[in-house]
This record gives sequence, C-alpha cells and structure tokens, in this order.
Amino acid sequence: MESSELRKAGLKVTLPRMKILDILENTGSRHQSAEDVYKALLDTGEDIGLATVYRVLTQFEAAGLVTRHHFEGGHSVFELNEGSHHDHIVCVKCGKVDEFIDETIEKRQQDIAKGLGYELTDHCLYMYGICKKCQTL
Amino acid sequence: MESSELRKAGLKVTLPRMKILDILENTGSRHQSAEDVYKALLDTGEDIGLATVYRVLTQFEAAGLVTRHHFEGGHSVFELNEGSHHDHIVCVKCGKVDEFIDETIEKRQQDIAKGLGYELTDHCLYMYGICKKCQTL
DNA sequence: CTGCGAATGAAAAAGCTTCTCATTATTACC
DNA sequence: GGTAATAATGAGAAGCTTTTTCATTCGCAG
Ligand SMILES: [Mn+2]
Ligand SMILES: [Mn+2]
Ligand SMILES: [Zn+2]
Ligand SMILES: [Zn+2]
Repeated sequence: MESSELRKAGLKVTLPRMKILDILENTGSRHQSAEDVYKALLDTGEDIGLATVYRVLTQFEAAGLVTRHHFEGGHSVFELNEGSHHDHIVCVKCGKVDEFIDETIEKRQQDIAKGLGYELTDHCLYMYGICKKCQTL
Repeated sequence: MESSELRKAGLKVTLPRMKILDILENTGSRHQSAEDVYKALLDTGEDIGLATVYRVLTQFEAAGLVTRHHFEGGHSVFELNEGSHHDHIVCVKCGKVDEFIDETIEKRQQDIAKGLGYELTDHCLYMYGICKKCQTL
C-alpha cells in the first residue's frame, strides 16, 4: 500500500494520486513527462485528466515525493525520489538517461557558491552526449 | 561596425540583426530573454517584431554568436559568446546571475562521461541560491 | 451515514515559441 | 546606379506545454 506515502506527505488519499504514484513506481523509465504519465494512465484504462496529472505531480514535487527536471527540449520530466541526489547525462540521439553522483563535483559546487557569497539551495548538472550504442549506428 | 560579425557568420546584414546584436552587446545584463531584447528594441524606438527577435536569436545561436540557457522558470535566456565557456549561479530571490568556471569540475565531467561511454557534446551546470544581498533582507 | 471542504475533469486560458504568408529589403550582377 | 532573384521581415495565427476556472464529485472526520 502506497497510501501511507501519501498520508505521510500530508495529501489525501485519492484514486488519481494512487494511480499516478503507481505509474511512477512501476514503469520502466524513471524519468517521465506529465504526458508520459498521462498516456500510461490511459493505457491502464484510467480516465484521469491531464490537468490532474500536472496538478498531482506539482503537489508531489512540493511534498518532496518527486523531483522535476528540465532536460533540454522544453517539457519537464519527473522522477520519484527513491535514492539520494544525483545528476544526469542524456543521449541527444536516443534520449537515454544515465545517472551519476560525484562527490568531487558536489564539494566544489559548495565551495564555489560560498566563494561567491551564495547560500546554495539547489543545483543541477546536465550533460549531453552520444551514448555508446548511438556512436556505432 | 558589427556588420562584419554577421557576414562572418554567413548571415545577411539586415537592420533587425544589427539592432539585436547591438542590444546584446550594449546592455547591462549579459543574460536576456527574447522578451527582454524585444522590449529593449521598443525602448530605442525600433519597430521590430517579436517573431523576428526569436528568429534572429535562434539564427545567432546556430551561428555560434550566442548561447541559449534554460534557467529555471521556463523561458530561455540568451547571452553573447564573448569570453569562453562558463557556468552559472542564479539568485532565486532577485534573479542575479553570477558566472564561474571551475577546471576541476570540467575535468571530472569529461571523466564521468567517458566512464559511462558517452561522447560529450555539451553540458550545463546551474546552481540556485540566495545571494549575499538577499540574505540580509 | 452525512456534510463540508478538498480534489477532480473538461474546457478555457495563459505564456512562450514557432509558423505562415504577403510584403519588403538585401545582394549579386549588369 | 539599376534590376531581378532571393532571402528576411512583420503581423497574426497556430502550436505546445502548463495553469486556471468552475461546476461536479469524492474523501474523510465526526
Ligand atoms: Mn534521475
Ligand atoms: Mn553567462
Ligand atoms: Zn543514445
Ligand atoms: Zn539576490
């Protein structure tokens, strides 16, 4: 039961929220756009409005359940907060996303922000490239 | 005369392109949205359409004259390619943007991409925080 | 079970960006 | 300099993602 996760987040347990959480948890791709989630809902026969998908994803973000990313190309993608913070590298050919974390970079970022007088609240590092598979095509 | 810059980029020398280049070169803020550029043009009495501003900025990007950034909040900002590559830290309160470059981070990124089998084409590191001035408000 | 406030769905609207197409400007050439 | 071919522009429409509105429905405390 993931209803406890919703309650813990201070959100009422509703069918749309349960279903969306389910899609985020049990779908191959960890990084999905609102449209992706909406289509997945349609595929499972759920009749949930796109507006609700956006609303719920935004609430999940505010509740700390998901993180919103702005990969190149305009629309946002969402990912469930399961592990800890990490950064992303995206293949510009096929859209594949790999995740990584590098303590050296994390530490340098803190130092740089401090050096410039900023109190760091967030950061994102996106790398774009061509994945191994696409290099051989 | 910045007309040579346009010619060098393979672009015809037109009044809108000259004016937009001028705005990018001679405006306080190095990071401007298309809307910002458009308003600046109106302020100088130029009657150039917003569609042209977008078109020209996109052409400038393709020609390597400017770089397009996707700061948080949706719309793109453009900056003239004057110095070399650098990353950005943005104040979430007042919108101030500081620039920095860190060789340690740049190097680590190369290593990480290589380690994951990617041929790196681009990257961006955005940090968000509260600047010194906004911390005291 | 009931009732009230919160959540939802459909549709409209918003905000940024791109496209269409008639008009205008630029440039290569004479 | 003048001209024709061709590219660029401006106004507005359209496209896309995301948000808002509002009448209806649902969740849950009592
Ligand atoms: Mn991720
Ligand atoms: Mn910059
Ligand atoms: Zn690929
Ligand atoms: Zn500030």
